[in-house]
Amino acid sequence: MSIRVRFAPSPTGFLHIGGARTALFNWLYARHVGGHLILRIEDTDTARNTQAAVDVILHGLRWLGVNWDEGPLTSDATGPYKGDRGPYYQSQRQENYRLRVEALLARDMAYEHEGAVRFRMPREPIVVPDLIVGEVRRELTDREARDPDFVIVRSDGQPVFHLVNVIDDLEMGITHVIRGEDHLSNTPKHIALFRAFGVAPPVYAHIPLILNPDGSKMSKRDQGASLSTYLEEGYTPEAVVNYLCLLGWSPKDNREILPVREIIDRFDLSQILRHNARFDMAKLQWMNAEYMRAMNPDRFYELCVHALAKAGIDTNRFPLSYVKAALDTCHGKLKTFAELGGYAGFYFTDEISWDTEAAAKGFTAEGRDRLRRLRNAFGALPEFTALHLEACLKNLAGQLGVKVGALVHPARLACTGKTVGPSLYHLLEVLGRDKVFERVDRALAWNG
RNA sequence: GACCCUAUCGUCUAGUGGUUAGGACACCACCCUUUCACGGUGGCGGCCGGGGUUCGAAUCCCCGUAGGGUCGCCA
Repeated sequence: MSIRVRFAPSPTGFLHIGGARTALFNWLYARHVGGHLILRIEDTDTARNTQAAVDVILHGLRWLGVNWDEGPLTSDATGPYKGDRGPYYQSQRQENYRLRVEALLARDMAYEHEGAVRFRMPREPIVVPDLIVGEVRRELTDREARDPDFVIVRSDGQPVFHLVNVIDDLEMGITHVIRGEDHLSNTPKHIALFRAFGVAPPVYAHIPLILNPDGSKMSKRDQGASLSTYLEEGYTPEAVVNYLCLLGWSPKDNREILPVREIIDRFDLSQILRHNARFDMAKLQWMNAEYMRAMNPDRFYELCVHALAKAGIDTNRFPLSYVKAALDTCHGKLKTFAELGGYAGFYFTDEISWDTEAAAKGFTAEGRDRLRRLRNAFGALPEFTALHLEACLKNLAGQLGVKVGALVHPARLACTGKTVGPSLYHLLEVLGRDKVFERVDRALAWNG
């Protein structure tokens, strides 16, 4: 029988990074075993469900490359879907739930109480066999010992999570439930429900959670908790996927950068660690830089243009060859695309401005004297190319008996307004003689 | 409060009775270098505590402690 796993998010308006990893692990497992990934939207809480909230999920998963074999194609609950076990929105499956509850009621496995329907929970402890955690025997808590039964249909007629989750898993033929460990304590309820419906429960695999850097629970408002953060701040999906995979799973061969194809080959549920992991933004950034560096120039260029547009810089105002040459000097220098605007913005502006403090430091009388000499030397150059510019600058430094840095720093500041940036010689060549001289002249005329 | 899970450098991890406890990120120093990065070399830094079992425990058991989760007419 084919393995069927599912990701069943509730549309809350954002996709938690932990949820993204759960989706990813489900996907990895499905692809590893050649099974199916089902996407099901748990939109039973009608109050906070909107199409926009579903779009956040669909968009996030697609960005990561987590594709599903069955599930909705759009954020419209009544819209098209693929798969023969639909609909895949719980709001469209109410009749199934009603029928199932009636069956439980008829067999006295559930009963009405104050308008709600309660399930008769077995009084004996239930053992949860878990692929990751092992066998978990859960005793009743003191509160449950007083009243083990639980509500499966609210008095307003709405079925609750435990019920619909189980019914859908059952009817969709889910064989493996891979979900966050926060569900582990609730699993006995689900197992009892499966048994009440006369079927064997699926195989469970509860994956550990992602915590904040300080070890506290990562909730909505915490820094980096939302997948959209990475999407918006210029991370590449490959890096995010790679990083997420290394939280709770390891290739065990000391490698960090692994193409997803290889992760699929080597991934298995039984090797997932049992303890929670803390989110380390610094490592993600490092990994993202690795992916950016290794990226082919065309894709780098494309993502750069997108990032610049988001930063309010319209590259269409400039010749294509100029934009490409400019961005080429940035390749391999950035950790995220979000840094690009600040790093390369000087290429795409007519008027650069200097920070007063930086200018006061760089454009001293001595600095300006050197800049003037550099301008003259550059002016005599037959070709305004990186090669010539470098030779020229170094030659002048030799004549003046100063370190090359003494010329490089004021020149960089004059032409870019920054103290850090791409290779000076290359950026000068890209900027071109006219712009360089114009900016140097303005710098020479600078007075606090 | 009860129940469940977990515990190796600051962080992510390798390790399944005998290792100088390995790697990566971060951090520090030096080298390279036009800045910043990259790269290179080196360094700092860990088995939560206490009892067992064993010739021998990071590894197995128990007890603490700490962190996380759950106990809803939320999902």
